[in-house]
Amino acid sequence: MSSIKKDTRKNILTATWLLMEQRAGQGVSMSQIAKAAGVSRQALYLHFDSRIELMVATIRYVDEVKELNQRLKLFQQASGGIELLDACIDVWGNYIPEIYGIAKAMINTMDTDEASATAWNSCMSGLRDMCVQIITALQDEGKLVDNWSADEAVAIFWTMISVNNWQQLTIECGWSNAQYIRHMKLLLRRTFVLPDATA
Amino acid sequence: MSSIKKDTRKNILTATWLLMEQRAGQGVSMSQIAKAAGVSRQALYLHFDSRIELMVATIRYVDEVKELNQRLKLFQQASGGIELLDACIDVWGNYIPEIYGIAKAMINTMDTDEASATAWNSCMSGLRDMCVQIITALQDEGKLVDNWSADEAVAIFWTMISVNNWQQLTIECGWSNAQYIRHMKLLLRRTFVLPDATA
DNA sequence: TATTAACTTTACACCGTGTCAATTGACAGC
DNA sequence: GCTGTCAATTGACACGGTGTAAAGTTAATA
Repeated sequence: MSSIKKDTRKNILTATWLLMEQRAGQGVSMSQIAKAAGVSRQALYLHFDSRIELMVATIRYVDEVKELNQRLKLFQQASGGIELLDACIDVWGNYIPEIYGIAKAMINTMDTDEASATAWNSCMSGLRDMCVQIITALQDEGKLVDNWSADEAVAIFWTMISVNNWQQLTIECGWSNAQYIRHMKLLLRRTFVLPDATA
Repeated sequence: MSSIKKDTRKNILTATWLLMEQRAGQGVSMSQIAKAAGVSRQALYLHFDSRIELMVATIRYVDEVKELNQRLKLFQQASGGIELLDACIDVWGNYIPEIYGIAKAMINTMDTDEASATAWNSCMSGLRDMCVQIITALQDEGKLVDNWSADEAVAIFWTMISVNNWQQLTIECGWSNAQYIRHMKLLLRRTFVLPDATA
């Protein structure tokens, strides 16, 4: 049975995830993860080459468990650009709080580590596709404002819904998550949808 | 003469600043700063209690040299809310590239260190005041959209012009700084100014 | 019974922060 | 000239984190 091996690996990943969420991705050492997972510190290195690789594996694991892309795909059949936009923010806005700790940890290491950056970006590729889809849908419907090119609009959209912005509005400004979702929908509509093009 | 002492302190601060800009605030150790400043590592601890205190002092020093608040005050006499908004983004958008490294370093340590957070916030207080001023000016002129309360509008404004968003749009999306300033002005106008209230 | 694989224990190397003590060198006032 | 003082240097050390290496344990497998 390799179920023992798989169990240990899973235990480590869930322990990492749990600690990251508890500590908001800050100051989580390998020793603490090992302790939380009920294994020795060295066991971590049997399963993962480095701390960064463990984090990359964790974000992938979370992605697999939480199935962001699946959730997004449910709404990709939505009729219009505005409906797509609302659906996207509903899904993403409810997703962020569940992955905030590990996401924050990833974002922090992205600056120094290339592997982290690509791993995080690959996990977020579905969301990014969604942004493109929304902008092109609005464009096709003639509802997209003409202030920016489609590429620029995607960049702005992508930036606005970043985890950092969620953190700033909720954790630092004290918004509730419902408030965040409501206001973000409005904000994106005001930004990208022509005034006379009501839903 | 205490000019020797002051010189050393200044050397350390400028060396820290320089290194932070060169390395975008990543992986700058006390040894490297000491080397760059032409002093021993221990000399740093004669002038600053800790690494964090050095960084706080550096951001204050940069603030003093660059005089963001002075630059902002020049425009606080601007007539209307829209003019204020444009002036604010001009000043801030040209300021960010000059302080990006140290700002990034500060933001990274803010998550763990309370002193960093308050120091950074105090340096940014002038900018924050500017946000409040712009929103209230728009409100007084009857040009503010009614989607949000004034407080919420300030939070959104503040979030949109964050250093993280600047980084994402310029460094990650490849925008030029001129592009950033132009688009950010437009974005904020679309977000907060009533459609019929043209400048 | 012997082997293999997962895991543990212990030890160590390396680096970064922060502390401490002894020392050098220059500049002050008497 | 002597002495005190202050900035700075040198060298050592504690501590904690990451990562490596080697020897030992345990349990399932062949």
